Order: sequence, then structure tokens, then C-alpha cells
Amino acid sequence: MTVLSGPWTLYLIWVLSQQGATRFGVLRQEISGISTKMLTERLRMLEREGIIQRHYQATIPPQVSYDLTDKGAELIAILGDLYSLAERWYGESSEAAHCLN
Amino acid sequence: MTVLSGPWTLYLIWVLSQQGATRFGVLRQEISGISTKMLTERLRMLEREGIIQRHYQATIPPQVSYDLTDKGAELIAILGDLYSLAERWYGESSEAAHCLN
DNA sequence: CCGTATCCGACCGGATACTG
DNA sequence: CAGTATCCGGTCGGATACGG
Repeated sequence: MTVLSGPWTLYLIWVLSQQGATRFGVLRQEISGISTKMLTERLRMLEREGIIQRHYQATIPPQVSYDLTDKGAELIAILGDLYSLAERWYGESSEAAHCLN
Repeated sequence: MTVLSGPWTLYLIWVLSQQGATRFGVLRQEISGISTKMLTERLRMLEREGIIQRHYQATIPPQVSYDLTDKGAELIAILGDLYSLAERWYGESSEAAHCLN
């Protein structure tokens, strides 16, 4: 729970679960409002926790993408349950896209 | 998710789920390290969200207790899943008692 | 393109004191 | 007993600039 509680963490996982492997720059755009500092911080943390994987391509310019590990995928089921509950509680209008803090 | 992300929130819910209705002072002792300010803040927030209920007895001295609503009880199943996952990931040694931030 | 390094202001949360 | 009010220091996170 400590892991998941950080800002943007759950939304970041959610985005990756929807799109699969995604590049750094795309994530920064997709998660509108996040700073590069925060994004890298969350990505490193989730990588340490074994929830996401980093893929590095030493091309020019370099390409880096991130996706969920198997461990990360296990979370999706639970997060899905939570989102379902949220929909029942707050109505269909509630979007999954929330910054957590 | 925003609701659950605040500090102590999940642990507070967890404690209430284990013990049922619990008085303010007991919670303060049980959740060792929490300040009265933080405790009341979380309690008020969870009450607003309809996750817990406040019971006030105008005795002298007054007695106030808190317990989960039906809505709150719905969360327990999901939290239980999450704790199970955490146990598989981090081993039996991991305790449920974590402060979230 | 994908970051790291540094600075800095805002806010959060603890400690303390006080009330019905 | 169960809080509220106030102050204040530490930390978190954004902005900015820079590097491989």
C-alpha cells in the first residue's frame, strides 16, 4: 500500500495497463500535468518494486519504453475491482483519471 | 483512490474493520504515532465520504465512537485482496500495519 | 529523446496549548 | 474525553537549466 500511495502512481499503472508499452515522452503527454522529475521518480520506484519494466533502445535518438511486468498485471485485477466500486459509488461520470496523493 | 491515498487512511479503515466500533481515544492509542489533528482529519474525511459513521453519546465525559458503514464494508473485500497479494509478494513477514502517504 | 541536478516556495502534518 | 486553534519546521514536488 505504501508503494501504491504515492502521487500519480495508480494512474500511471492504469495508463500502462490500457496501452501496453509506452515511451517516456508519450507518458509525459498522456499524464497531463506531471513533471519530468515526478514521472521519472515514479517510474524508477515502480521498476524497483518489480511492477514495471524499462526497455532501452540505444538508437539515436534513444528510445525508452515502459510496460507492466507479470507482477504488475496482478494488480490490474484488484484495481479493476476498485474502479468498479468507485463507479457504483460515484456514478458512471467518474473517470479513472485521478491524481492520487 | 484519491480518498484512500491520504496518510493513515487505509490503516485506519483496517483497524476499524478488525475491531468494529472504536472510541476516539482508543484509536489514538492503537494507531501509534498519529497526532490528534491527523486522526480527526481522517475521521472527518471518511465520514464525509460515507465510509465510516460517528456515534456521539452526550454523557459526561462524552463518548464518541466510530465504525464502518455498509459502504465501508464493501472496501474490506478489496483491501483483503490487496493484502493477500502483498503477502505473496513480500512474504508472511509483512504486516498489514503500514502508514500510507 | 530521455533524462539528471539544483533551487525554492507551498503545503502538510506534528507539537503544543486550550475548550465544552 | 474528544476534540479545535495556532504556530512552525521539514519535506515534497514544480520550474528551470543542463547533459548523454
